[in-house]
Amino acid sequence: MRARSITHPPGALDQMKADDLREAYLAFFESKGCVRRPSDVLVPRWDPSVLFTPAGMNQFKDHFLGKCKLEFTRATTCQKCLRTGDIDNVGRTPRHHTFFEMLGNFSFGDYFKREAIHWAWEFLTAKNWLHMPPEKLSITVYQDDDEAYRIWADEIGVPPARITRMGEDDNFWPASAPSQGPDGVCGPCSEIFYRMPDGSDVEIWNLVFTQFNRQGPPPDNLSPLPSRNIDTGMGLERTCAMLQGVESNFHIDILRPLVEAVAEVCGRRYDPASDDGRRMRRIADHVRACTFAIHENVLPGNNEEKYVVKRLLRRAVLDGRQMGMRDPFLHQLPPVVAEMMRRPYPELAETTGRVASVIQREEESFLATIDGGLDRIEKLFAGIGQAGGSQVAGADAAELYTTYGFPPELLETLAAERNCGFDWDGFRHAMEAHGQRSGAGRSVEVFTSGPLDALKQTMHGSEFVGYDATEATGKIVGIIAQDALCDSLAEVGHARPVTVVLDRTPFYGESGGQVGDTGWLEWPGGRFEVVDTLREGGFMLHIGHLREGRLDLGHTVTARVDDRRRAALRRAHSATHLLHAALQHFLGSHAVQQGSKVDADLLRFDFSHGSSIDEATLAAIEGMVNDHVLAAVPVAARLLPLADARHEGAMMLFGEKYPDVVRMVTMDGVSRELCGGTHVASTGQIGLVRIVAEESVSAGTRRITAVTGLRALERIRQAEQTLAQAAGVFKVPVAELPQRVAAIVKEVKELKKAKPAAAAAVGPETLLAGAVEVGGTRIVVADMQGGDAGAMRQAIDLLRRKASPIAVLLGSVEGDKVTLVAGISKELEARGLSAGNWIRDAAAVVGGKGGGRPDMAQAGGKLVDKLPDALAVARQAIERLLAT
RNA sequence: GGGGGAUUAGCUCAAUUGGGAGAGCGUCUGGCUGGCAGCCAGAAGGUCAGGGGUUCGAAUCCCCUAUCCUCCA
Repeated sequence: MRARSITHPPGALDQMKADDLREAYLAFFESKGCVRRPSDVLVPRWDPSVLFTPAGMNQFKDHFLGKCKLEFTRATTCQKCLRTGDIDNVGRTPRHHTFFEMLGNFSFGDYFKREAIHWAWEFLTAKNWLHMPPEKLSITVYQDDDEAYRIWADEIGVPPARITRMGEDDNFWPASAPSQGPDGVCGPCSEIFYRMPDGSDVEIWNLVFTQFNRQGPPPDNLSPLPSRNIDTGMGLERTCAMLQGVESNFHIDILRPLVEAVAEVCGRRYDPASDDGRRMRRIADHVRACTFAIHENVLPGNNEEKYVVKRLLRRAVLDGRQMGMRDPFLHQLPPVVAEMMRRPYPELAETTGRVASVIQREEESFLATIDGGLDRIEKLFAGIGQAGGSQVAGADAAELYTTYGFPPELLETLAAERNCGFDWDGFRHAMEAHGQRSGAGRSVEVFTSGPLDALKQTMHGSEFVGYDATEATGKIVGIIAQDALCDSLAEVGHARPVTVVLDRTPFYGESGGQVGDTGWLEWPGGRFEVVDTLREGGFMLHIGHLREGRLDLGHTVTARVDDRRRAALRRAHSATHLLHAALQHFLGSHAVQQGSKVDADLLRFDFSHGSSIDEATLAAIEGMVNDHVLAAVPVAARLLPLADARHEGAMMLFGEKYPDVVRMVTMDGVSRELCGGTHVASTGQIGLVRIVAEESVSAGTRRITAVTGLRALERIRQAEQTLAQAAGVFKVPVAELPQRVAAIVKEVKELKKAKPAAAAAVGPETLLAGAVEVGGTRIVVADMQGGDAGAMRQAIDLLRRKASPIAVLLGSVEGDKVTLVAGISKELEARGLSAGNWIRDAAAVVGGKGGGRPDMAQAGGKLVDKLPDALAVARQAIERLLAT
């Protein structure tokens, strides 16, 4: 392809737009033979080592490690990236972002240091390209990298004064790798700096030369790699800032309008130097990051990337609040982001409505959290005032934050309004302790390696032939036992499962939510039971146990999938597509898939939706799915280019990175989805689809569980059997069961209510009649003969109202226990008498304990026979007390 | 994955050291009233999330489960 250089009229260099720079970079490296690849997704779900794509090289990890067969050896990309490491600096400094774009060129064992350096220089300085003045550029190289130094000094002609040798902490990748590790591929790097008008030098491009394999601690731990790589990264925003002659990345053509838009929705002017200016830049950055992340279906939540989105959103809302915003405002901004990023990412505009509503929901929820915390805060300030303090304790702030999500910045502001300080040191200290308690996060390897790596170098993957067949012959190309490749396996009855890899197989490896197949591998004289099938890098891994004979590499086997189970999986998977379509129809287009599990005649489907689904709608959804089953719609799958599938309106999941050729599963007039799974030939084969549960799985996401085919039948049989059993117990026909149960519940309730009134054999009047009087105070001590503690309390209340001053102590035997309740009227309480003390003496007699409030106390004991003695003791005690 | 917290009347939430389950709003009834949350009196409404334990006694203390909130990774 011929290079298309971007030409500029003299003096117009500072007019270069971000879109132009992106295009110029990619075009330039295409002219050097690099293959232009699209940006990887922002959330690489295939890569467990990162939450977000942190750099351009991320999508090429396997290429760098030689872990895959290469289709090209030179590439160039503009990669959207997200990092949160420097989140606190965003907005404060001119160059920090969470979301940013990285321009990169890459070599996998192809060109190396000389080309990388020459081309970087050419792109930066050539008249047809960026045309930067060479005297404004300076260079750093790794201290021991004489090769790079010579290329810069001798071949490019950079004056030695502007080439600096730096240590391994600055100019090595990974930083400080030679001395600190980790082991593995690494190499020196060389950075290019641009001299700003204020005299500072800003790094714009980092060239990484991976040329070593590190093994163990120094010295002599770096051995040359047979295949050396180039990985370079040039920050789009900062380079733009240089070219456009603006002092901050936030003032380039694709960011400044966004910052201005933030100012507008906040109803104020953007003043770059002010505190609010800093806040506006931070809001712009965070909303840009979140728009991209939510576009890829990452909803704000409580773990992993979801949590990052939530935190970014809340920080932005908080900034707005501190500028006086009391209502949601952030949700107005995604359309502006989409407009700014329209050229490289046109798809963003398709989801701004959904993105905006997700953001608005989170804004509302956060504002509610703040409101909920405010009265708690008032208590906190009241406490501080009482203690005569003038500072919010860090521990209190941390508790408020970690437990109720109340942001410390806001607390600080509120404190200041009361002329109160805020102990940031104490807060940080408490947060550190919280982090400790939460347990340090386990570290994940940047590059995972395994026994499959050797296989990956020789072939692309297993050929999957299981769409049409459940039986096929295949050659054994890998046997993995105890995490190691071996040539054969002879032990029958081994405990730990082993893995067999075939060159072609009908076994479906778990992916796209569909669980793996089970079945048998068979050959003359032997067989291997497959209990699960997994998928890794295009290979189907048959996991299981050798049951007979021996396994040998290179031998041919017959692979037979358990086809009853597979049929059940097909039913569940096709039903999932029908369900997805019905959800979209009844709930709206926002109800998109968030996750899915397809098991034998069982499916679990998670999708975005804000509220629970009422029974009628759920019934309608179930009805529509079954209508489509009864219509026996043919199900067809075919491979086609991604662009064609998009054109034909296939349902695509945003944030999935699809290969160039995709498989589209079509149910005529009903559903069109990109899917690698196995399906029935006609929806009629699904049988019954029955929704069995609808629940929340996290905020904004609902889960529907359904059964299909035979399992649906089984479930109905069981439900009917259970009903029949219950009907049998109540001796009524099934149809009359609800009325019968309701009647019985009502009866039980009435019986319970009626009981206490009848239980007390001795009424209040009788008790009062038996009272004795000492010094003007009536004393009632009696056996209530039935009646629980509640009844006795009521009796005491009544007597106190009727005949105070009075002291009452009642006892009663309930089963094998004695219950005592004592109460005295206010006058006696004022004289210093205590019902609690009184009852304790009596309780001791029946072998129990008790206590309570001064005017009312309760006790119990186990010596049923001693109740009369206890009452006697109580009578003596109160008479003595009243006599004094 | 881990830490902290919550779950009480239809709704929003109280309940001092373990010792009578409450308020406001809503509902119903009666009365008063020319209004935007009208006023007065009265009533109904509770498996204190569920299960187990400690205790004479648990909404309250301990353990388990479920759901939600929140922070950390």
